[in-house]
Amino acid sequence: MDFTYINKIFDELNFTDEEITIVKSVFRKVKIKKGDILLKAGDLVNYQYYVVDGCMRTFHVDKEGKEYTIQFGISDWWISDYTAFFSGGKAVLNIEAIQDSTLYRISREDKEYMYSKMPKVDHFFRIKLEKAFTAFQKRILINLSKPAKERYINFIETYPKIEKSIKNYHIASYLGITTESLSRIRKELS
Amino acid sequence: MDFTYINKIFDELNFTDEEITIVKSVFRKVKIKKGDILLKAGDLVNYQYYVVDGCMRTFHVDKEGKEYTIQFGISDWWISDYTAFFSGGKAVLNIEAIQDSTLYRISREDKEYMYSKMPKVDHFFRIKLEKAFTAFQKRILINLSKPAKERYINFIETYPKIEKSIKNYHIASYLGITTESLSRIRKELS
DNA sequence: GTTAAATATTGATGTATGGTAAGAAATCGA
DNA sequence: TCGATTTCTTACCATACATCAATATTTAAC
Repeated sequence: MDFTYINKIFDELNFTDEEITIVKSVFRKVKIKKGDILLKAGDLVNYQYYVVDGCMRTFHVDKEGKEYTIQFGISDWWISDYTAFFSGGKAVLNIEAIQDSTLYRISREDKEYMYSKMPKVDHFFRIKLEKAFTAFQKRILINLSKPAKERYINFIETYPKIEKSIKNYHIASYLGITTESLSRIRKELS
Repeated sequence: MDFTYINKIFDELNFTDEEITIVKSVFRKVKIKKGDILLKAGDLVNYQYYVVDGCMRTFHVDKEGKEYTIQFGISDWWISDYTAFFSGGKAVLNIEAIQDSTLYRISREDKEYMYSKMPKVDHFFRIKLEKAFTAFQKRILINLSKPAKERYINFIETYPKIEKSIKNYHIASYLGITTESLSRIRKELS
């Protein structure tokens, strides 16, 4: 079995042989096909997922059936319904594969176990969270302050890799506009 | 000097006497008057602040001079320009006191020192970040999915304490609408 | 390659919220 | 307490984006 991904997940951490054994034991490979659902709203959320390759999408569906994309996940990103994963509650979000994808999952219990055995893992995830928090703050600010056209330009500049592999209506639902409005913006820009 | 605040800041952590000495040495009290600026965009951000009492506001000012409120900070909240504080870069945000306030500040260097000496502090701030991350995600979702009236209702339900001590135009700038629009919404609701 | 399905575009019209300007109400300072 | 300043409200019109409906284009299935 291939464990080279461990180095990629925890890139800058130096584990002892004993620690490597622990880390290997808690991750499990998950393969998922394009269009398949990894997590449904209402499910208990017991796992966090590391994306090796492919592309995932986290989204909310409101009462009228409209979708709002919270996050895309490509290679080297982590995905989950974090609100539910952190608290042990039920998912409000859905996660689907928008490309065939390979993930590694870890359970909340195993993550707690890693924290208790290896303080450096606490440190590692704290820094990951600082970056994720920063990214969310930037998104809140741009959503408050910029019109849709600028948000779209910012999106394709910030996520050039993602932009190529996803549908326009997914980008629209990330930006908070309709697919028709996005189409008009794209026309203006071309 | 009064160090009871230490227990409040790190409520569930049990420090040894030696650790308490370290913690006490890295925090410094800051008093600030209503209307005063704690941090200006462009400044280097060397501190993170714990609010003991009063009310602070973190906001961005765009090129046209319009303000966008990212966060309010009342008793027991932490505030800073985190993007800059985490990375060591310059502030994009401003922080002002909207009430006379008492804060305790800690520098990035001292925080790193605490992390290196006490893994439980890493653990503590990781959990704080998980909660802050979750709150931001909820805000992104409501900003994408709900009209201004519902965002306002959600705000006053979520932050009843804050709502009483701040101006309507600050709430408007947090919701991403004009003070005139907020006024119309308030009229509808009354 | 041809057809069906999915996705993207376009046009006409509606709605939420913005901008400007004026006035009313509340708060502050002497 | 009274005038000055700040904050809030109201009215009118403008704009960004939504909605609905139709059509065009791309992708997928056989």
